Amino acid sequence: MSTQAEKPKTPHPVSLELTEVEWTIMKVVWDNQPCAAGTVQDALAEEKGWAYSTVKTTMDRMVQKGLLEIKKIRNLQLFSSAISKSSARKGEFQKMLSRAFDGALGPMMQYLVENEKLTDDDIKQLRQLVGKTKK
Amino acid sequence: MSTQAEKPKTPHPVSLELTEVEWTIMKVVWDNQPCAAGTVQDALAEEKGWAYSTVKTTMDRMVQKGLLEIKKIRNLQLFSSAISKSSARKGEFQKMLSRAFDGALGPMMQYLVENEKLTDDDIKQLRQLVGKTKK
DNA sequence: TTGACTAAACGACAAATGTAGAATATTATT
DNA sequence: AATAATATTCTACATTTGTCGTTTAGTCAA
Repeated sequence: MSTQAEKPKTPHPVSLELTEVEWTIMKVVWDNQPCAAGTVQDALAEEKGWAYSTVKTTMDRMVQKGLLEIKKIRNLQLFSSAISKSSARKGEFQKMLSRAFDGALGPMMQYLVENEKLTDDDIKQLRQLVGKTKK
Repeated sequence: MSTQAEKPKTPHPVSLELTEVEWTIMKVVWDNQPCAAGTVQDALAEEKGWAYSTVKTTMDRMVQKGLLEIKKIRNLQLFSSAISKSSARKGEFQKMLSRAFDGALGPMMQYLVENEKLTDDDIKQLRQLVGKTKK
């Protein structure tokens, strides 16, 4: 076989799921990639105060899972995301939808309008998105 | 101190979170409460094939967490939900919102309209929901 | 009263998650 | 070359989650 990079442990990620910590780190990576683990730690220092090893361990695990990729430059590991923000969002959204609304958008929207206090602006925006501009 | 029922381990559940299995069980309970563990197991037999002890252990843990309540009748434990479906939904929705959209509804709706294939019916319904707010 | 059944109570266990300390290896600096 | 700074690797550990098997204790019908 030819030279081959390590294959992700997850062959076909049916539906992308990130854990809480993974989300936190992923966001920083999306905004700074390619970046080193230390950079991520620094970026989260204030908000989380995690030890370097905490961040690094988690990021290493994320590489295993195929969520991040590493490009090594000399001694430095530069991490980049291996999944797009929108696919991560899709996974999170779908999980919520299937758990709480049996996968049905209808009830979800119903809930949204009735229970999430939408500001007038939200409503306006929604109307617009949905083409309620129907003059 | 006086006779006191066991207090939930979670004093003030900031934001309700159910695990995957808990959601599965919770749904059955909402539809059949008050009900026995065996009833829940039966209801999920086909779909999940879980052992009685699996269901029971999980339900016991849910009682600990304050998600379920037990009323005992002779030898029987009848379980009921201690949280409403809508608060559970809220928790799930909020978790998704904060993780994937930094808690902002706007981007979420944007995503919804752009990336979740809404059927014409969905759109129509959304319009209606959003339209009937205002005169 | 004695089984045959149910249900409840316990204890277990592997995998995943959240966190981090310590030991090493690299690189950059006096 | 000897140090100080950094990164990387390794190991560890408490919790939570997902799953059960076993043991014990009530219940009921023969």
